[in-house]
Amino acid sequence: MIKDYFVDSIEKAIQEAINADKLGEMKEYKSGTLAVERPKNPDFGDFAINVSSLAKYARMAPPQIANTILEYVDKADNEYTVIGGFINFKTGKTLLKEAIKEIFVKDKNYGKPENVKTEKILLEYVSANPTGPFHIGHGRWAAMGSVLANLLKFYGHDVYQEFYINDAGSQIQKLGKSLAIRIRQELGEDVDFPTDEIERKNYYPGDYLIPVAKKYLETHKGLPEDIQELCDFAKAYEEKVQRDLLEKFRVHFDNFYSELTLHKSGKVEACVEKLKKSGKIYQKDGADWFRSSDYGDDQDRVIKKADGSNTYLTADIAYHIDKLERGFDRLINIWGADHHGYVARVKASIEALGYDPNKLEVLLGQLVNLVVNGNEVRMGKRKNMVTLEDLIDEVGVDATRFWMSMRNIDTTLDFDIELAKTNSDENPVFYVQYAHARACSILRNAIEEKINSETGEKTPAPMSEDELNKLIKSYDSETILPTIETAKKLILKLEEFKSMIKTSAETRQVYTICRYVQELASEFHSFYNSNRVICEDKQLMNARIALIVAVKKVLNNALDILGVTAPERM
RNA sequence: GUGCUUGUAGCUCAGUUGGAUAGAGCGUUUCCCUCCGAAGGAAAAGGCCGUGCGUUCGAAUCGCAUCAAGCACACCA
Repeated sequence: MIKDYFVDSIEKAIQEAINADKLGEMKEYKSGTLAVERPKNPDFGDFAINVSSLAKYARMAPPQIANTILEYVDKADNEYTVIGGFINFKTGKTLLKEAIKEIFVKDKNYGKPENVKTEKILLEYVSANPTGPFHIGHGRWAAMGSVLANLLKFYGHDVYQEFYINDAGSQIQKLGKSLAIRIRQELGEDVDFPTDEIERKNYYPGDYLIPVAKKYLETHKGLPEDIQELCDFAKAYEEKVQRDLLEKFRVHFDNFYSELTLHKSGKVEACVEKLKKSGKIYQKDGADWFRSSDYGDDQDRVIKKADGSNTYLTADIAYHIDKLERGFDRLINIWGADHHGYVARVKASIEALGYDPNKLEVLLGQLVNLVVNGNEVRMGKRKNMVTLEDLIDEVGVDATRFWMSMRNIDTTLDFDIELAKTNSDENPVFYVQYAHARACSILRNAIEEKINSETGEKTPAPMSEDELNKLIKSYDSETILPTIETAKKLILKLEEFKSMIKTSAETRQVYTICRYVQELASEFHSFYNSNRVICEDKQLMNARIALIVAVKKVLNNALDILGVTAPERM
C-alpha cells in the first residue's frame, strides 16, 4: 500500500537519523508510533505524517525534526515536502502505475490483505423467533451480517454463518393458540383475539396467520386434538417463509441451529450441572441463581425457575458453550441494541465455565426507523407492521441491502422508502450502479463500429475486441502512463480500496464499504467528465481504457462484498 | 433511578490511536452536452462540532458535569 510505503520510508529515515545521532536526544524509535493522515489541503500532498509527537523525545522543534528526517529519506520518484511539523508526500509515477498493475494482476483478489492473522469465526445473526414474518429491523441484521460475512471471508477468515432458531419456549405456544383462532375463523366461527390489552399479549393477532390457517385446512378437516400439532405446523410454516426470504435477500446461512434440539441433546442440562459444580449457583426463592455479578454483570440471574424449567438465558449459555466447543477462535454475534443488557451475563457464563469471554464479540446494532414521505413511521408491535418482504418488493434487493448497510452500526438507521426507490442521484445505490454501467458502456463503445443514422456512413470501431482483450489479459504496467497525471486522484482512490477493506474488516464496520464505493463512483464520474476516453491518440485511449477496466474491477469486488449487483446496462 | 448508544451545515451522515483552514451527499443558487450514458460534472452559499468546566503545545475526538433523543433494566423469549 502506498500509505505503508510512505510510512516505511519515513521510519527507515528516522532510524538512520538516530544512528547518525542527528535527532537530538531521541535514541530509539518504535515502529508504528507515527500515523499517516490525509492532508486537509490537497495541494500539500496525497498523504502526510505529523512528526510533532517526536518533539518531546528529541527535544527539537517539529519543523527541524521533519527536515532532519527528510535528509535520510530514499525519495525515489516521489515528492516529500515539509510544512511545519508535517512531512507531506506526493505519490510518484512508479507507485501509481504499479497500483494499477496490481489491480489487473490480482483481479478478483485485489484488496485481499496479505500477512494478516486469520481466524475461524462463527458469525451469528438474525436469529429470529419462527413466529412470524421478518420485520424491517431484521433486515438490517440480515444485510449487515451477510455483508460482514462476505467481508471477513474476503479478508481471509474462515467464516461460518449461523442462525439460531428460537423454537423453544412460550412464544411457540402463543403461536399455536393464535393459529387455532384463525382456523376457527376460517371455519366460520365467531371468535376473535381478546380485546383486553394484557390478554392480547398472549397471542399474535397479525393477519399473517390467516394464510397459514387456510393452508392447514387444505390437509386437515378441523382443529387437532392436541394444540401442539398447530404449534409445530405454524412453526414449520414460518421457518420456511423466513428461509425463503433470506435466500431472496442473498443471505446464506451455513447452519440453522434449533434451540429445541439443544434442549433435547441434554446440553442445556449438562451446562447447568457444570455451573453447579463450579459453585457459582445458589438457591433463592425456590429458583437457582447464577452468580453472574462475580463476573461483571450488574446482578445475578435465574438459571432455573421455581417451577423447574430453564430460562432463556440457560439455553443461550449452553448455545454459546456449544459454539466454543465446536472449535471456533471467535464468536461474533449481531444483536439489536434492545438486547444489550444480555452481553454481560452471557460473557459471565462463558468465563464461569472456564472459557475466554474475549472470544465473544457482540456487535450491538441500533434500530431502524422507517421514513415515509419525510415522516418517521414508528415500528409498532402490531399495527402498521411493514415486513422486510414488503420492503424488498417495494425497493428491490440491491437498494435494501445497500441502505441497510450504509450506516454506522451505532446509529439508528432512517430508511427512506421513497428515496431508496428513486433512480436519481439522490439514491446512492443508483449513483454507484450507474458508474459501473457507464464504465461498461464505454468499453462497449470502444469495440463497436458506429453507423450514422442519416448518411448510413460507417465509422470503424476505435479498437478491435482482440486489442481490448489483449490490453486486459496481458496488461503492461506502462500502458497507464499517458493518463497518469490527470487520473491521479482516481488511481489513489482505487488504491485506497486495500486499506479500506482492512480497516472495515478489522473494525467490523461494513458501512465504510458503502462510503468507499460512492467516493470511487464520484471520482470516476469526475474523471469521465474531464477526459474523453475514446479519442484519436491511441496511446492515450489505451491508457484511459485500462483505467476504466481497473475501475470496473474494483467496483465489482466492492459490490460483490455488499451483495449488490453491478449492472452492465441500466 | 441505573446502564448502553447517539447529539457535527436546512436534511441524512463522515471525520481512522488527539493535529494543518471541520468534510461528503441531498436540498438551494449559478454554469457545463453538434462528441463515450446530463440517471453525470464544475462552482457558490451554508457551522458557538448540544452546553459548561477540565486535561495539554493542540480537543469534534480524552475526562467530569449537564441538557436532549433512542433502547434496556423479568423466575418473557
